[in-house]
Amino acid sequence: MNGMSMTASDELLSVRAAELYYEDVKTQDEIGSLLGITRWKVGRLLAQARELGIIRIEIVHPRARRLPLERELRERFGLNDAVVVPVPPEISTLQLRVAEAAADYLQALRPVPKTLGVSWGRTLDDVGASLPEGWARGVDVVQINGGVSLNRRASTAATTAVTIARRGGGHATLLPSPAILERRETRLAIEADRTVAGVLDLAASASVYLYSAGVASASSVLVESGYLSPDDVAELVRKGAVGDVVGRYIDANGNIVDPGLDERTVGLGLDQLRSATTSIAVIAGEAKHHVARAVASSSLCTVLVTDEETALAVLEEGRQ
Amino acid sequence: MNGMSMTASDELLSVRAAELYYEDVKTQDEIGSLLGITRWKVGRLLAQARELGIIRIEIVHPRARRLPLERELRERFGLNDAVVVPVPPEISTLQLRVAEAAADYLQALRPVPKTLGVSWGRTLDDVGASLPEGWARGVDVVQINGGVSLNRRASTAATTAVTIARRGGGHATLLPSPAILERRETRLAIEADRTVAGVLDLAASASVYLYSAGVASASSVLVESGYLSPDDVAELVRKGAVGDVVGRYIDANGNIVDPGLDERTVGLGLDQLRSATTSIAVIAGEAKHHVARAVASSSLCTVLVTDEETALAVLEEGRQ
DNA sequence: CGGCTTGCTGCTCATATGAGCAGATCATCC
DNA sequence: GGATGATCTGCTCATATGAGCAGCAAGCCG
Repeated sequence: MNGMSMTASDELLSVRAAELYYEDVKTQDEIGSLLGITRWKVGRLLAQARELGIIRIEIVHPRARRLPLERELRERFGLNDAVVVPVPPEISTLQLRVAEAAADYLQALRPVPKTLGVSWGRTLDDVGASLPEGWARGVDVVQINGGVSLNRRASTAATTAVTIARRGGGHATLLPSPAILERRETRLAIEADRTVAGVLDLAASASVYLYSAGVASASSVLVESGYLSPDDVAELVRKGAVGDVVGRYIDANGNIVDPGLDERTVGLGLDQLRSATTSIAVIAGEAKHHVARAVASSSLCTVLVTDEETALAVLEEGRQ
Repeated sequence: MNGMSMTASDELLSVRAAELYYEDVKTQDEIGSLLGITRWKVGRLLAQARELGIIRIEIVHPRARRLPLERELRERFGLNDAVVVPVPPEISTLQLRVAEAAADYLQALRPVPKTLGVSWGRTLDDVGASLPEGWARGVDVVQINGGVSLNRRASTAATTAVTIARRGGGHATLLPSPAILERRETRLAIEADRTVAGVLDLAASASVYLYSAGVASASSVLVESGYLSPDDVAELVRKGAVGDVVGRYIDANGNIVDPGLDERTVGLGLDQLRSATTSIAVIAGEAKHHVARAVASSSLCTVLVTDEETALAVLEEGRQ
């Protein structure tokens, strides 16, 4: 008889034992007397009830994490760390919850980074907003992807880096360049310019990167910002894109899908993210399940901050 | 400082401690080392996390019960016993789950009844169907409310008592009478008849009764069976009826709402239910919250078998 | 500023539970 | 029917945790 199975009467006994133990708070000895079995058998029944999921223990709190999923992500993808938060009852607060978790992680990060490279986007905005004043003492922040927008998003891109730097008692260095240029030559020229070159050098020297990923759809901030049209993105999806990381579109294996577009994109390269000591990816929500997995499985990050359902989706794809 | 409150940092500490204890299965000593506090403080944080509901422990199984709600029902209403089952994910199986729980209770009942009085209706049908062959050895069953229907329901009414008796190794005694008669005189005459009088005497002598309650609406089996019209029931509701017990309509306080109708109703009286040694009411579902409370609070039963949400509703009304 | 009250902490000792083991039981195979 | 292997059980001893207490700390009031 397989140890994982139990007879129907044992199963009902384990339900009763679990009720008496957790709801009536009786000792295993007392339960044994009530049910007519030994306290050792009670212990075994409780252990099996936990294994079979008859006993469900959940940590219910806005700041709760899901440690078993974190461990599984670390082990499956070789991550240095993972932070997984439960999905809140109010789904609209999911991004904020994950941003808060990322902010918590950043504050606790040791050693404290001297220079922090950050991307821009809605998620990073939320992370910045979630960091308290004085979260660090003297952390400089540098932008790692082009952020001067063709419309109003520019002020937000700058705001993210500035907020994180100011609250961390450091300086912000912005990347004064569009995210994507129309011609490769223009990109080469602007990256050669002393002002931009200096920022890119600083970005490359950061020991910690903090970024999110974009969805491969018309709702991407790159479309909203005017760098790409919805048709552009549809073509990228056709080529296998699942999302973008610091403005660079990747497929499910973490590879660039359109080298020509990549050549016109300003900012830190994916190789540099991959070779970083610490790169923290903050990626949550159903729309980002595919790109989350691409990032985790292709060494684009050493730390993944996400929500429980995204974690399960990422791990599930691995099982198939 | 009130012992029930904790500082924000203590609250976060208790979340972390709970995660490490229940998810990573670390000892309180290990957790103390990890968090930089003593194992005694870890213990206090865990205790407070349980008290505040940060730690939620649930027994998830078709046969699970809710012991704290059972205790609260017993204490609030002076019941000898209460059985509360969780609401299943598939709400359509609620009645069946509650019926199974009632069947479990009946099988475990000690002393085993010599004669069991039963009502008829959909819920009692389910209880009968949930009892296994040989659930008892020699329990006679007697019908306690009129059951010969003016339409096809009659076969079902008889079936309930017959099934319970046969599976319990005993005899079924049916009440060969309509549930409600058109005239009081006719009711008196039929109850005086030797055949019916004998059954009513037997019903009165039963030591255990098992019954459900009907809703005060057009979906009542008494309407379906043709004894009452929807207008009749609407009038009863206007008079304060919240439901019926063995065909007798009661208000929120457990009192008969229409004495005239009651005089024409055949079967065990409410006074006899109240004076019974053991009367088991099986009442579940949102439509029956009000009549469940009326039954529990007016000594119409000594045992209530119900679902978690009905239990909460019954207890909630008491708090208002 | 001192005294008093309330609340928190770390500790000792008792209690509860788990790990590992030896023996019993059960099922399968020949 | 007997032998063998797998599984289960109750137990001993070690470990984990809780109850209650003494002392410390914090807050409040005169």
